[in-house]
Amino acid sequence: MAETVIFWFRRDLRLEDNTALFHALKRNERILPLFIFDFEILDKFPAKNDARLTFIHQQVQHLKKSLEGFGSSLLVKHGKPIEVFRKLKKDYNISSVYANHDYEPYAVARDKAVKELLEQEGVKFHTYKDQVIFEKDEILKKDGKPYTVYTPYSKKWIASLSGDTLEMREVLLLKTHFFKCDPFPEISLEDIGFRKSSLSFPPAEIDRELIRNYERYRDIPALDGTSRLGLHLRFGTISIRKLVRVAKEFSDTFLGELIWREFFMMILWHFPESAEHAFKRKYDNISWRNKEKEFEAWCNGRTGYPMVDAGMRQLNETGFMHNRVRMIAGSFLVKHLLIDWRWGETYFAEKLLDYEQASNVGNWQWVAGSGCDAAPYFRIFNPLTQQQKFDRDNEYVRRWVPEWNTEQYPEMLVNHKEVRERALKEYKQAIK
DNA sequence: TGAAATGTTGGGGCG
DNA sequence: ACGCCCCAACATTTC
Repeated sequence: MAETVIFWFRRDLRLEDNTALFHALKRNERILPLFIFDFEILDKFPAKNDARLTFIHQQVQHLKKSLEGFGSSLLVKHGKPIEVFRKLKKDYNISSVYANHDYEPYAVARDKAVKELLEQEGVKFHTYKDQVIFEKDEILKKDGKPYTVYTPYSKKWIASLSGDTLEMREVLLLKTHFFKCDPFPEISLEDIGFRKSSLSFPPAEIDRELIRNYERYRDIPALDGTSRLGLHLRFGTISIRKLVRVAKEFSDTFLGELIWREFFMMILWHFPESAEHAFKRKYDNISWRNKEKEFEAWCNGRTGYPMVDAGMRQLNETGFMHNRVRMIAGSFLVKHLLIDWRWGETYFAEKLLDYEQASNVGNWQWVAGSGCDAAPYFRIFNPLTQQQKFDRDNEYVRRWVPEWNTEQYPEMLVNHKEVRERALKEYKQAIK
């Protein structure tokens, strides 16, 4: 049986500028492309019509079609990765497996187990950096420790850029690169226990004009001046190198957002416990009120604060919330309602198409004041002032809360002045 | 990638 | 002309 090189797609659902694929192709052996719908990952999606599964499934189908254009196919499996590989070992004479690095705690454990299994059998598991420009241990302080403050991290990050860090990993794809086979059977969404979502997905296009105007328009939620590329960065349907090249040319502010992404990934790697606990531990002393009814009002966009409600309804209806509004809604949950940031983090994880654990945890801890380099706890957004500043004509609010200013619209759930003081008191008490 | 409280200044009304 | 008060506008400090 001829030797087979497997390329395992995970969060890199594209053929272009894909580092591990590039290295696999350079071997000049026929590659068998593989994708696994991982039981354990699927279990993290309780909603059976979760839009992210629809998206992944769509992209996998798309990759399969593209590969079939090369006289090959994409082997799509449903199972536990370790079991899938165990079985594949029997069906094919696998010489090596190629994949890109994946950094979340679950993925790290999964890859460790797969690597052990493969190497027991003499199969080499080659992995590469692909989804970031600099990974966890590439940007460190002089003493070799990780940064916990954003600004010096970002300076070092920018200073470390050189031509080849942003270079495309590009080769001309040929039929001879891929394992020749008839199309493999398709796995439908239903086969893996899901239904198609009706949500629509932003295009995987880098809009240079938008990035050029990013700083000017990003804070106006009615304008949609943000890129909406988070989903594509999450699943690798665009290349981070390509995006950083554009950001570098057109907008330092936008580039800064991409650096925050890597900053939080680096933080989650070095401090995985920060997904569960306050990064600054004394903030775990806060006595959260955690009132179920209030949480429900927040989730459903019925707090009586238009900016908060508009954001939550946008999230519920589209799987997206404008960045400025994420801060306002997040601050409201944590400070006004004194509800544990982890509740908010969990809700966003369920709803956001662009959900990324590192960014979600990092930004929730930022808004709660408990993170590394977080907003100081006494910085409490006034949702009405924020509305005046960033939605002066109430265009965004009216779009998502059409009954605003009518009798149907709920009364304000809490009194701003009162609960602001309550939050200050509780925080001060907790961290003293 | 705030907001509120407090302090300061200066103009205008008025006795 | 002067002191006094009010208050808006801006600056600083506090949370």
